[in-house]
Amino acid sequence: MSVKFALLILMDKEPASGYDLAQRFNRGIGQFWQASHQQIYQQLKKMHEQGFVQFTVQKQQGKPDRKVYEITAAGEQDLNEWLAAQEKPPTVRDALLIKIYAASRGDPQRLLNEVQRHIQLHETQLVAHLQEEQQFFSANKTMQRKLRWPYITLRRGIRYEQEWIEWLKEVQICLVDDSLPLKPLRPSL
Amino acid sequence: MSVKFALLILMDKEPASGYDLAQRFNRGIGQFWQASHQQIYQQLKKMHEQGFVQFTVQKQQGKPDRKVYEITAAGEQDLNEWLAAQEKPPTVRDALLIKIYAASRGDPQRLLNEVQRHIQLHETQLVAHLQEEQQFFSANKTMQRKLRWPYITLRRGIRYEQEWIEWLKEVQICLVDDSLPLKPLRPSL
DNA sequence: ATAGCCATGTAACCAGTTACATGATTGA
DNA sequence: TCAATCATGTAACTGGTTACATGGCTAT
Repeated sequence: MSVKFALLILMDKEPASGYDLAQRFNRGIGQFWQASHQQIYQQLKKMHEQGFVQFTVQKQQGKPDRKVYEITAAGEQDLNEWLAAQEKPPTVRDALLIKIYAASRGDPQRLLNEVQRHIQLHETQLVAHLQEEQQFFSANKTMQRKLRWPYITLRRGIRYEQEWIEWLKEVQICLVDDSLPLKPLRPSL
Repeated sequence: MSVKFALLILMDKEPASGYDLAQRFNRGIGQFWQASHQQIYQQLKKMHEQGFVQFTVQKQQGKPDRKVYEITAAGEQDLNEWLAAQEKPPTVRDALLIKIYAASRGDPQRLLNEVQRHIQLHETQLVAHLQEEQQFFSANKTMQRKLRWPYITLRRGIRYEQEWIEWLKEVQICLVDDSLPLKPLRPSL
């Protein structure tokens, strides 16, 4: 559902083709919502049928034509309604957690490898986020207004990765030392 | 896909009816994978057709019959293969993040309300997790072996909620004070 | 009375994934 | 010559949600 509104937000900032929108999904919004180009084209088609977007065809030589989409008045209204609506926290679905939950079954060594692999994946992502963070600060000493909220959501991404790594390292330790005692995160009642 | 394996894990511990399994999904595994009773019944039916589970009917007076499912040898094998397979980190899809990303559009006050509502939701969840944590420690001073991994995954849930609250409070502050300067999470290169 | 628990399911729908398809240009 | 980028899409499938359906027992 939200792909629709993510697209409307992106093209509201600046009219764009499906291809452009797919690119922009990778940076910024891609951190907390991903969409394949197929899904984007499907969604754009649907929104066009429903009158939320319109497009103009730009001819190019040597390359396929671009359909440059922009939001319509109806689209704006729909977007504003969505922005005003309440959201429920997303449902988490994480297969690795199931495997760790059931760690007493199966081969601990294999799970350890998998956990270490995930630590690396999250560390790579963390580094990428931290590099992106620098770009928000590098240009000028004061951040531009319009970059403020994209940056704040990036901070969430950074913390998210850090928290994953911290916990996965704990899991790693527990897999190595089977009998290490754990203290409750909240020590007293 | 993983609902299937979550069900196999649960019934491997102890044979159970669809109803029981739906209950158990709420505690423990429900924290990182949820399934409605409808989905569970559908999945059980499918797995029975494919020979991964079998059931015996228990008649009850006054209540509908229970189908008590247990895992078959084929099911065990399938489960072991899945446990050995690699997983990719789950794709995050969070509509609230999109709204915060686009916070410069729309009404800041309304977004502030929504952010505060989410802080409360996460705080409620955090308290629930912390209460559950106590149950792991209350009974005996040393934790039982079989509860070790379920507890470790609970720790992840606790940290997850804490991290959310921390970040959402930052967002709250930024919504109130539009020009508060933010320091990078990684200060130096 | 009414709500909640016990216990089962089917049908329709929707969002998102995977596979398939085309075709020119540019750089290694 | 091979891979990558630009640029568009369709079709089939799958996992999960929502709506609908039944019906007795128990506690307030």
